[in-house]
Amino acid sequence: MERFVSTYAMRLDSKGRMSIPAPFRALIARDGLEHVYCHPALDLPVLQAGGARLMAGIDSLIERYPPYSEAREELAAALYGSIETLRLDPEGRVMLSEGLKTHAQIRDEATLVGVGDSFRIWEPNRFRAHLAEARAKVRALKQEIGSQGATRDSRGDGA
Amino acid sequence: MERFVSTYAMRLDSKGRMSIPAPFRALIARDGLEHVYCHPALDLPVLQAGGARLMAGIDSLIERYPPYSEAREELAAALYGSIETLRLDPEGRVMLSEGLKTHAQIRDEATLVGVGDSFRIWEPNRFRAHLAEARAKVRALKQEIGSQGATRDSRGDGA
DNA sequence: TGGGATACCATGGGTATTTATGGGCGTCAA
DNA sequence: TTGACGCCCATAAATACCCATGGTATCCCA
Repeated sequence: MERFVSTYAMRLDSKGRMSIPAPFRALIARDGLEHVYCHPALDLPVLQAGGARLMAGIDSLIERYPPYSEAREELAAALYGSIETLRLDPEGRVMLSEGLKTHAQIRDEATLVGVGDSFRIWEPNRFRAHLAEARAKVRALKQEIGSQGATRDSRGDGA
Repeated sequence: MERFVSTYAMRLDSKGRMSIPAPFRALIARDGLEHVYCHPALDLPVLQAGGARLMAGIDSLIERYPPYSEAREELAAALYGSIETLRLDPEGRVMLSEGLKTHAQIRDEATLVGVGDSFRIWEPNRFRAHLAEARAKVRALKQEIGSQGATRDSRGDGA
């Protein structure tokens, strides 16, 4: 396995701890990390988390802007500044800070969604709503793609 | 063999395990995988499963959009998020999650249908219905084609 | 060409391990 | 001292692995 995929429903216990699903942990461990990077998404009430690839992605995002440019400085502050390193306990759990929980409106349940290089942490109800929306868009996209070429790839992906 | 072809009737045992037909397993193994990727189809009560090619198809769909674009993020969540990696046990079986079984309405029997780069997992009755429908469409299409031009291949393949 | 032996496969079930989760206790810092 | 945090242990459920079985197709050799 090499990417974060699938969706998991997790609980936060009375101490605020949340298990990271074993398959996700395996990817983190592959990076040689004992912690998970986590930051609030810029535009949605959701957290983004992951390992080395998440960090690399953030680096490359910032590097799109010229050094010392205002945009770059702001982006760097917004992204690097908001990243927290959540240490994994011996059982593979992390603690979400109050700030992170507030941003995502998470109380005692969370939905973790693999998105390739990282995973997202949602409040379950908000995730459901968001997913319905996203699925509608995928459906539209599929139709669009399907109508483009006549015979090619009739398999589609059936997504 | 390099494509998923043919149709197999499989049973789920009391533990929910289902054998992947040996020819399908051979293709998965050729990818160096010890698991099968599986996700619910977007618009039909059927699962889509496969190996590296299935995953590559999904990747390419996502890569049509610029990194960090909203469309891409949503697509990634909807597609990667719905994928499950089903580990193959030493006997070549997988376990379908409750979510997958629910989507395809599968209880203790399933029909696996090769479709080239991947295979589909149906509840047997639904597959029969779907197949009948598909055949009708093919017949209609043939007739259409046949009436257009010459007489070639009116015999068809009897499918 | 027939018939037995053989290999492969789908299936079944027992058992060991992993996982998610819960709680207790020590430690360090404010 | 009090609270936050890290470690340890406990446990039930889910999972993975091991071995067993019966059926079928294949192969081999007489």
